[in-house]
Amino acid sequence: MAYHHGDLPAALLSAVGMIVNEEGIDSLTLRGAARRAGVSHGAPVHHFGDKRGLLTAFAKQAAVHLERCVLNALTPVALEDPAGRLVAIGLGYLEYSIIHPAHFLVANRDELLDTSDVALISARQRVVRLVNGVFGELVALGRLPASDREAAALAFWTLVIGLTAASDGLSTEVLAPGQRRSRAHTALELFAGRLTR
Amino acid sequence: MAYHHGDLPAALLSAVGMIVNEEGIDSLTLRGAARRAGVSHGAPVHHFGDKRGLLTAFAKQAAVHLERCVLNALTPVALEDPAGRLVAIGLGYLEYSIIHPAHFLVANRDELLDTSDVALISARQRVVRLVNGVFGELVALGRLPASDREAAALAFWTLVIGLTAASDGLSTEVLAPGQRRSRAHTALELFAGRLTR
DNA sequence: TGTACATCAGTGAACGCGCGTTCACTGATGTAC
DNA sequence: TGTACATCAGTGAACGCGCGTTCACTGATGTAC
Repeated sequence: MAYHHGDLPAALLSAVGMIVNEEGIDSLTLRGAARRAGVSHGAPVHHFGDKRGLLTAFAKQAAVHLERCVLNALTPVALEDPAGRLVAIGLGYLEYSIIHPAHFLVANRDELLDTSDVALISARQRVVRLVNGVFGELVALGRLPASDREAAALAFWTLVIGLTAASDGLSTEVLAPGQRRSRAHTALELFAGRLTR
Repeated sequence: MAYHHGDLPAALLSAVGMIVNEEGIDSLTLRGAARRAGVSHGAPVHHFGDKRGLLTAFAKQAAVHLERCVLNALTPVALEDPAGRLVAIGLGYLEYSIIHPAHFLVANRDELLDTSDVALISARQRVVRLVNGVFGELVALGRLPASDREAAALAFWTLVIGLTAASDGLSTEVLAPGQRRSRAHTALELFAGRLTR
């Protein structure tokens, strides 16, 4: 192998993902990630500073993935169908957790990240704005009283998180991704229907 | 302080709870628990063998707490009201997670426990049987087709886990316990009503 | 095109740290007689 | 009631371990002239 790696940052981030998936987030070490990327354990410091920096970069990827998943789900849904857009957001979030399980885990562990990192903050805000926007559409179209907006958003996230966490919770109820998607679809449509009645 | 502690096992288990609550489960160490209990770091081995043993004992407590919460919630509900009993189970589970957050966290981390411990297994089975029993009542009363039983149980746990995890998920939506209880009540009644129609 | 040199990227030895665990020990307690 | 002794519960020093981080270094690359 050449002395210079080629794209060590990408290799390290990919190593993080593999390790989290295979051994769990608690087994993730900076040395392990370097080992996996085929590089000495001192190398990561040149790109990420320290362990927190590496994980923060990983969480930035997570925010981008989440945004892409939500946008993908939202694309085919008409603006005039805000309930459908709500369902799409929920399914996009679920899809993100299914496709990028390691990113999902790391991004939800703020205590491991540098939450003051401006790039991370802005990456996350993009998603928040996207979701807030849809609730705004609901209100603007008169389908949701402005006073219910906050409560509705909370209820919405409870449902989405439940659908997402279902296979992480009690070890007895692991569902295949297909089952999770269809179940989530049903539940979200029910919710969105009631919410925007 | 006397040479003998008095009730070191209880003190250590209580120390585990405090540490998990205050510093998080990842900061929990055997040495830290011993320190907290005011005892040298070698002492725990006499009662729990090793770290896994201590956490397994803590998870046994968790199962007992969960069972008590579910039973408490179930007590005032008539046997002839299986939908109400379902709601009660969900609220009991939520109550357990609110009252015993550290136990809730530890008990859901099987990788830290000795899952082959027979006392732990049997403590957990009591709760499982309790819940299965209520779904059995629903079927027996003709309120739920036997063929839907498994799917209904899965849907039920998705909802309960969602309601429970809501404040652990995205850091932006922390709810007061009171809000969580009332929201869970509403959602569970909606669910139980639809399920047993 | 060649050369000098600054910069960048990775190496590998070394550091201190807190951890889980082991072990010989000792103080306290309980029990047999 | 005393005494001997086994057992139990806790001590504290020591162990090896992998970790994150630092540091002087060196090989590779790019750029100025």
